[in-house]
Amino acid sequence: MEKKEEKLNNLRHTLAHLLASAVGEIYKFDKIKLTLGPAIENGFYYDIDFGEEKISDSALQKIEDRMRKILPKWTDWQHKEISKEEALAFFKNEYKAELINEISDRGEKITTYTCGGFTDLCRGGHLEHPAQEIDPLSFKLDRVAGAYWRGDEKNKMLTRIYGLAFETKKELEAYLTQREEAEKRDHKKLGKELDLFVFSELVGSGLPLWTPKGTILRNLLDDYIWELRKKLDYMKVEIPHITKKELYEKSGHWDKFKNELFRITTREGHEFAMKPMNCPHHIQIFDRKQWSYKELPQRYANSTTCYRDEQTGELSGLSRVRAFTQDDAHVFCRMIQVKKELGEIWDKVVEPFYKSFGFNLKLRLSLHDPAHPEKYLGDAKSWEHAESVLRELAQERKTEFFEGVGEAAFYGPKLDFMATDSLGRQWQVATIQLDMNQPERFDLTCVNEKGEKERIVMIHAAIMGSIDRFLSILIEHVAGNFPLWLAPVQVKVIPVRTSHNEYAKKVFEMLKENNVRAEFDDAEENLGTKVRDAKNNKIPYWIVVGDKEIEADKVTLESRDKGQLGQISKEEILSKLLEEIKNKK
RNA sequence: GCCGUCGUAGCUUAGCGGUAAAGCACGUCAUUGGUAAUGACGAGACCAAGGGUUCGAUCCCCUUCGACGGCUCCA
Repeated sequence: MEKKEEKLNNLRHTLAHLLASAVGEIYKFDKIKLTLGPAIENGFYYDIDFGEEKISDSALQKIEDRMRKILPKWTDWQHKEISKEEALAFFKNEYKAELINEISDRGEKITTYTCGGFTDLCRGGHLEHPAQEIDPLSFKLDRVAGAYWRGDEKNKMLTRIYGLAFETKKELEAYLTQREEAEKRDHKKLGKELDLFVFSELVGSGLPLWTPKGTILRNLLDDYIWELRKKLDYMKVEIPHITKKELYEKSGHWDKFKNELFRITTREGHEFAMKPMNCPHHIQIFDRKQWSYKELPQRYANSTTCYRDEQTGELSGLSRVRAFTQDDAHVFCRMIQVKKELGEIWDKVVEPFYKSFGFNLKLRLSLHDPAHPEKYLGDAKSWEHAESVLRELAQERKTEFFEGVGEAAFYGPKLDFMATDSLGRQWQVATIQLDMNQPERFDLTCVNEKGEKERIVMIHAAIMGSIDRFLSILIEHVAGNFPLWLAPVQVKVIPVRTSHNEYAKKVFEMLKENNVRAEFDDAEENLGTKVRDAKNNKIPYWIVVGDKEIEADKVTLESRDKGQLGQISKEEILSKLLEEIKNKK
């Protein structure tokens, strides 16, 4: 297995060389500057400075053809170790020079590899005989993209050419098929087809508008979270969406995130901001009075919209927006209560919620990066303490977890839950954060057993994170086939002929009266059209009423997932549906 | 923000330097149909917006807005 992976990596790395060579031949080696090109997941890329030349997708076919043309000449490699001076003289390109100097500074050897007459700076890791070992149909150039030199936006933007590569043509095709499948269930596409949300150019980019059907989904999900939280004695609170600048100056957000704040200047010249998060507001609610330790924890829940001025190029469907609704909650408690609180949120809210959709959860312990203390509030000691509490909790569980250095929030470490969806993709979803810094800044206390003021801590806990983003993940996870309890339309009642309308209407009314979200399709269309329509809309169940049904005083029930379920009495259908809804199946 | 691709009816797309076409959806009429599409007729788009080149632009050029794929970012 490991060997196979190494071989695949070498294949992809070799193809990066071949790509660079082909590009050099077409665009002339002295007109362009090659930089670097590694193997990546599913393929490889090469970053190239094309100078004045503009490269677009249309050039890919030509380059790909050239790669295939020169591949037979790539029979074997010549490997050479050279001095720094030789290397600098040979490559004559500032990007390579930067790399050469770094290699030399690290005291490593500078090596070049040559194949088919093309020499590149490289530490090795290729297929030994490319011409024999590479199936010319197992790779494909994918797309052109911009990429900053060394990933730093202050640097020049290079042209990155991405390629896909596998050991066989069949594997490449399988990958492309899988990608097409993923595209079919893209939430942006399904959101339109299933009529869940829209964007308006007039409203602005990154600002989703939710349709009646989409709103049903949002509300049901939010209700579900509340149902779980209610058992843990949370209380709902409500806050305004704008606030004075001073609140964020005190919380520390103004300084760290002023570029991402939507700002408003009042007619009297005061500066306000749209809220980018809710903690400072909730802190003000907590801080309204003096608390006894007996009254803690105070647990405030609030699903509310936050606003962040993201760069336009980052926006994407519902995954990254400028206005998103957080299912937010803050727990104000004593340090000694933290572990129990965290454990309960984990066990009684996060786990059951994600499990019910069939997501597998992995935990990331998100820690601060000691190399960049300027990114965080508070001192090293309190960070270490907070992190040790979270680590302890994670270790006590059987859940698989890994540590993410530098992934912490600026005010504290986090437990970030990663969900794996039905296509095997990982998404960050729930986040539980321990915060010792904002209570410090706002001087939050309770009166303890000794009658002294004791500093408290706060826990931030968003389960879906953002309802919008969670829905984008859920839509793709279930491919638009929402479970019955969540489906905007749960049942469609279809009369075969208009003469069956009356009986069908009664069935529909019965469902409606029992709070089943039913739709009555009395359009003068044929049965096939109506069934097709139900399937296209991914409605979980539909009921067909015709002569046979009326005669038997039963109706035919069909399921999106299980097919024909035969003739059943109205009462049986109702109890079956209600049961399934109740169990969130 | 940066690099690349792109923006034609509600949706999916065709098209061309001489002011636009199709399918689905929609409306009217006929069809009373048992599981993926009955027929006829009709309405619907100043071709994202604003400039420019041209006798003339949806088509060529520029700017802006918006979408997508990357890069950077993601409290």
